Amino acid sequence: MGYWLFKTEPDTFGIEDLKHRPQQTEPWDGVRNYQARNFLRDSVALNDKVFIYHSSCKEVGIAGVAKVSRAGYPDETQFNPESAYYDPKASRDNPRWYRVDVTFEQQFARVLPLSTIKATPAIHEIGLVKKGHRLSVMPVSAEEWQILMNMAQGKQ
DNA sequence: GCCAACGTTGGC
DNA sequence: GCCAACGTTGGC
Repeated sequence: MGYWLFKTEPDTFGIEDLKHRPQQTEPWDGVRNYQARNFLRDSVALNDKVFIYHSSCKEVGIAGVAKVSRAGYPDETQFNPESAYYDPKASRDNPRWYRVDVTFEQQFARVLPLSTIKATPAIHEIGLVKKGHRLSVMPVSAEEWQILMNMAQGKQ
């Protein structure tokens, strides 16, 4: 099974919003970065686990967990001229952007802060802390996943 | 709001 | 293909 971290701005869409969606499920769309797109299209698989990370907000950090309920398929918003994510260079024959569906699994009692993650030596290799920290979709190793889950659930 | 660290664009 | 200019991200 694969592990991932997806970034989102909770003022727009956060773990609370996901929890209250019908079926607690939502397409993860609007990703417009090629490296992140490649992950969504090629690597993120059904039933993979996803950390939901809140950025650009009061409590920056990992807010909870979702799972992938549908693997990569074309992001509908690229075809919609009304959408903020519209891409005139994309076509249905040749889609440029992809999305997956995610389903809510759990919200942590407290957001696991970025500052705590940064202060954890075992986690120094994670993309959040290293180069590429601007990626909105990034892989997490099984070890990192376990460490972060334990920290988030207070089982240090 | 600042600004560093990227990513993208476009002229050549 | 280079690289300067520009745009975006995201922590603080």
